[in-house]
Parts: sequence; structure tokens; C-alpha cells
Amino acid sequence: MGPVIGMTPDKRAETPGAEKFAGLNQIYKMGSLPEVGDAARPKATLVGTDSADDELTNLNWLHENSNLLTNFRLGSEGFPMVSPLYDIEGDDVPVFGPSCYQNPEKKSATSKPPYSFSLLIYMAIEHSPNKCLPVKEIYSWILDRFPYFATAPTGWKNSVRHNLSLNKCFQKVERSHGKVNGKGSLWCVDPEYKPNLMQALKKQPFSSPQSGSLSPHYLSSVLKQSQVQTLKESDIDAATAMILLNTSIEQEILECEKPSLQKKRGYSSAFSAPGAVRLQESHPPAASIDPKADHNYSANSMAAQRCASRASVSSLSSVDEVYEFIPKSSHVGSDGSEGFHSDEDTDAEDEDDRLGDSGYAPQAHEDSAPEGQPGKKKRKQSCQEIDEELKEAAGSLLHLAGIRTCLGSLISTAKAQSQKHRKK
DNA sequence: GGCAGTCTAAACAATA
DNA sequence: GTATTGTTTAGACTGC
Repeated sequence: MGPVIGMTPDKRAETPGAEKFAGLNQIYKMGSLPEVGDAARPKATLVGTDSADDELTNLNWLHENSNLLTNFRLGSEGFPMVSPLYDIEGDDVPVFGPSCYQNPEKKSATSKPPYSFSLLIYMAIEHSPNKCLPVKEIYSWILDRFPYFATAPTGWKNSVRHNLSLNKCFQKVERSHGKVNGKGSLWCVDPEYKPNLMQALKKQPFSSPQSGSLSPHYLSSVLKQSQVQTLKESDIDAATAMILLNTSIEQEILECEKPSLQKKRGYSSAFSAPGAVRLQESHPPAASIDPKADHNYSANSMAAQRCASRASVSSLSSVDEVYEFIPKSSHVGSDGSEGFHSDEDTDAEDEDDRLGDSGYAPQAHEDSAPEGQPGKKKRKQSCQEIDEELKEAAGSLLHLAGIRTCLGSLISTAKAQSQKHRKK
């Protein structure tokens, strides 16, 4: 993903320092994503530092807290609940505690978040229980996490809608039947594009040189805490694959069949293949034919990445401990229904189990339900098998990555420290 | 300078 | 009629 920050003159006017702290503050807020009360939010000590860029890649804390994996938890919706905050310069040990989400930085109210709108939307959607949000809720989430927008011109909402419409990462799902167009649609993240979005999240605050923001975003922190901070892309993909496994295979299949999504899929035919088959495809889905014309917003390469991730993952053997990374919902319900139980949208109540727990099932899918029961069962079973296989495989991959990262981080840490000493 | 990615603004249509 | 939502287009900016 390309540059995001510092687009407009007023943005440029925002001092990097302010952005830095604002970004950190946003991380506070990001850390609250699992929607816990403020009192329950952990505190973290933050030390603003100009050399934090180096520090951000410093994994001293990693070997000092060798059991970080235990801190890598997943929220109820399967999203990691790791505190994104850590003491950048302090004792190198990630700080976990309920206070790290308090003391919000006032600067965040005036500093633009170091995230593109697509990422903001992505985060908002991902942290919703249903992995689906109406535009209004997306507004609310962004407003809640980034007070900047409370005082920003209302154009940002237009930008949000613009992103939702144009960005293929986002899929519109009708809340209920008959509402083909108009208000109240739900927006989801296309599972195919999650890796790309996550990579964008990973890259943006850290590697975006123009941003001047040193704030580690929450996913990056998650990756750090799961010992993949300094990983190469393949390692990130492994972690990504793990998180992606939260998204049910079956759900993906169902989503792939949503007629409401066909518009965008027709726009980019990358997802037209059935999910179960797609997982086994060795060649990446075709990206947008005309990337320039389709306003893909940086999603061109990720489908391939995801396929690559899954392809590599599925060729591995299983390691049990990796299950620690998988949310319990994945363990319990391998039907992958996690995240689609609506707790806020009454419309979903109308669409009960026939939706396969997926909440907002498309009409076409429902139409095929009656005679599709046996097939559905069969498909469900195969989904479960694939799901299990993927979980195991991803576990192996993460396990390997973890070992490699440990070694790598120790080396890099030693290097960093020696360089520090030299400078002194 | 071209390109890609992103943001912003505006206009318009559809819907609640 | 108004507000909201969704789509589309155009222009601008920034970094590579």
C-alpha cells in the first residue's frame, strides 16, 4: 500500500511528533477493540522517542519475556486481544495491564490517524461481533477510536462511503431481503483481501516513511507479541494465515456465493471460484484486469498472497500448541460460524439457522436451501475437514516461524544492542 | 515524469 | 421533504 499520510496541507501541518503520539494513542484505542470497559483496559507506559524507529524493531522484550505466546490471546470474535502497547524504550518488556488504555492523548483529537480509510473501515468491521457493520456503525467506531474525526470536516464520511463502495476489500451485504439498494446495508471485509489489509496495517505505521508516525499499530503489535515482528513477508503471511483461519472456510464459501457480492466480484473476478476449491488452487486469483480503472485500493496482490499463504500452510503437518492461537470459537464450532451471530441487528433474528449461523445470507443462497440440505451437510463436512487441516498446517507454520523468529530476533537484538553501545 | 495509492469533493440516485 | 446511504467521477497529493 502506498503512502497514506500527509496528503493534504492541513495533514502535513500536523507535526510528526503529534502524529507519533496520536498514533500511540490510537493504539491505545485499538487495544480496546475487543470492546471492554475502560476500567478493564490495560495501561501501558509509553515513552516517546525519536529513535523509536529502531526500537520498534528491537525485540529485547522478546527474549526477556520468552513466554509471550501466553499473552497472545484472542478475543471473543477471534481477534487478538494482545495489548498493542509496549514500552518502546523502557525495559523492553511489553506492558500488559488495564491501565494502558487510559489517559488518552489529547492530541489524537487533532491528529489524523495514521491509517487510511480503508484500514479504518477494515478495523471497524473486523472488530464488530458480526464482522459486518452498517455504515453508521463504521462511522461510530471510527469516531470512537479516533476523536480526530469528531472535529474533522464531514467529508470523511463521504470518504468512508467512497471507500466502501470502491474498495473491493469491502462487500456489501443486504441486511434483509428486498433491500437491494438503499440504506442500511451491512459491510463486510472480503476474506480474500484480509491478508492485504493486514499487511497494509502492518506496514503503514511502521514503514511508512512519510507518516513520521512511530506508532505501532495494533496488528503489528500482535504480530510482535506472537514473535513475528521482524519477520519476512512469509512469516507475516503465516501469522496472517492463522488469523485468517478465524474466518470459516464455510463462511467464505457462503460469501462467495452471495449474489450481492457478484457485482464487485464481477468487477474483479478473483473470487468467483468456490471457496473450498479456491483453497486448493495453486495459482493466485486473477487480480483486477485494469488496476488503474477499478480503484482496487491496494488489493491487487493480496489474493495471490493469501492463496500462497494457504497453499503453503496446507502442506504442513500439525502442531498442537498452535491451537493456542486459534480462538475457542474455532475449536468449538468448526462450522466457522464465529463472528456472524448478530447481537445488534434485529434483522438477523429474522434470518435464523437457515443461514447457517452466518447471519446475513444472500437470497440466492437461501433459495437453494431446500434441496441443498444433503449437499450442504456434505459441504459442511468437507469444510470442517479443510478447516481442521488448515488449522493444523497453519499451526505448524507458525510454530516453525516462531522458532525461526526467536533465533532471528535474538540475533537482531544483539546487533541492535551492540550498535547502541557503539554509538554511545 | 509516470505510476500507484490515497484522499477529498461533488453530484446524483435510491431509500428510510 | 429531509437525511442517510451508496455510487461514480474528477482532481489533487505523496512517495517510489
